Amino acid sequence: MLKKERHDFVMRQINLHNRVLNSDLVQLLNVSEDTIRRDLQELAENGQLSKVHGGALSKSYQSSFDDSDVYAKDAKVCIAKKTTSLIKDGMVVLTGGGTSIIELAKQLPENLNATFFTVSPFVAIGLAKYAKVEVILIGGLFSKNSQVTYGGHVINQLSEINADLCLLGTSAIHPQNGLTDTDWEINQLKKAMFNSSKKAGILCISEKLDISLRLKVASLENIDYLITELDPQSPELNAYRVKTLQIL
Amino acid sequence: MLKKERHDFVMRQINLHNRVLNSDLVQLLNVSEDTIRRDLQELAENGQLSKVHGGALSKSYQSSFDDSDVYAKDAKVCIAKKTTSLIKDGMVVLTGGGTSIIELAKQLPENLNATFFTVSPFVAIGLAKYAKVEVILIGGLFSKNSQVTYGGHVINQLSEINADLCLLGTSAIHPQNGLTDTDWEINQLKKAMFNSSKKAGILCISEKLDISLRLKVASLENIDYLITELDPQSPELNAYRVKTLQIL
DNA sequence: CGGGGTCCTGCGTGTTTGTGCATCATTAAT
DNA sequence: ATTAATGATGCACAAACACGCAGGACCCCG
Repeated sequence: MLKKERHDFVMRQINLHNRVLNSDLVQLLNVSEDTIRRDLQELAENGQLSKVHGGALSKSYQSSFDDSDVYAKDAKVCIAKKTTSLIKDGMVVLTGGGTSIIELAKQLPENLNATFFTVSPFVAIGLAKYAKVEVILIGGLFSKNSQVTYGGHVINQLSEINADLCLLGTSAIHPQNGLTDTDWEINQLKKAMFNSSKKAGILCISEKLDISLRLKVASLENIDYLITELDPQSPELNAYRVKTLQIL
Repeated sequence: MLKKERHDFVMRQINLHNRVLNSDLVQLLNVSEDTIRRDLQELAENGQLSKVHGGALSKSYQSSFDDSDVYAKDAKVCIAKKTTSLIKDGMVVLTGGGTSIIELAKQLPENLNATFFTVSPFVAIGLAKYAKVEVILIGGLFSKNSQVTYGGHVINQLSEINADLCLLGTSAIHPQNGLTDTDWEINQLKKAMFNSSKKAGILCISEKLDISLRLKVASLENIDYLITELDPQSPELNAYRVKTLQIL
């Protein structure tokens, strides 16, 4: 194996997954850690990646942290991190789209071993970096607004799935009216996702609490977990304390 | 053994395997290391390969994952623009993934009215901006390497599709060996895509011409359009002038 | 025929580069 | 604070390299 080939291999991994662990590279390339470290060092000097303890990261990925929208972003990261505690090894998880879920896809533990079904291309792309996660993208018509697949074909496929946990972002949630939405197709889609899972969790930034829209997706009783960026004890959430609903 | 013969031999090896070790060449050609070194040096100066410590690598192989390659980017835009001329209103188009196709998705005419089936989430996302284009993302297992959906489920769905035009990027194309690839699953996928379309077009940056890989996808006869960034009349393309193949 | 030129090749020398190992320092995780 | 993982440094050895030189093949031309 030529040095240049190793370098190319590393860059391919970086472009694909935004990161490499140097322990992985040792195995994959069959060379000593020293060699890997020197390779990464050299690539870092050429500005092709940025080296960190234990591996290296893509430069672009690094800079993607300086989002101007730090505020909402923080909340979503917080929500995503809380949500990871619901996902255990071996689970089959079904997810929708939306920024909260996409953030979740970035925050999962490194060697999670699970199966994800998703209707969101963005989520699929995000999940691709986990070596032990099997990703199935559910195909169908692609919605220009919601950026997820939807329609009869998707619903058919969902009927064949039996997931352990369904995770959805939400447009609106309300103590009485439950989960609501404005788009009929997306509404149908979310209902089908509920039906295909044993349990359901809603990722919900606090702005969307106490809002009610035209179309009902599910009532609070059908939801098992509500994950917000707020403290689970906070008064804003009092109205949601239902027997079956766990708040975190 | 004449110098020219050695050079040809080396280039054949490079095209076949994307790499040569100079220790191998010493054995195979029965000459001294110095001679090999001088040969490789000469070929490198002619731009036919790129020499590295211990051997040499194919130029195209190099740049295939080097996204700092500005030329390649330009070329892909050029290819994408040429390709748009093949897509007419009302058509049903089936596309693969890869940077060329993703670029194509950005370059379509604004109010194109067509239906696109694709296995690439990136392409679906790119196509979402065209109001009159219906986008269907074909679902299935998501490949971490190729970033497209693949596998039996995808192939089943492809069998139900009858598209007017199939557009694929390519890993390698060769006058005799046709379209080839290295990954078996992707190979199967591409074959299925050919079978689901009346016509097929290959988007191919010139670096990937005259290269042959392990697995055959299709021969030139099965391809209807070859789109490169080169002038259709350029001598590099002479070998591809087959009755059924339109070059643009 | 034979000298002088060029080109190609292989060998010997010394130099540079790449790699792995041992040791010790540093960092992250609990 | 303790422990395990990771990193840095220096060293040794082998592989790859550059360079100069010499012998051989070939050609041109007198």
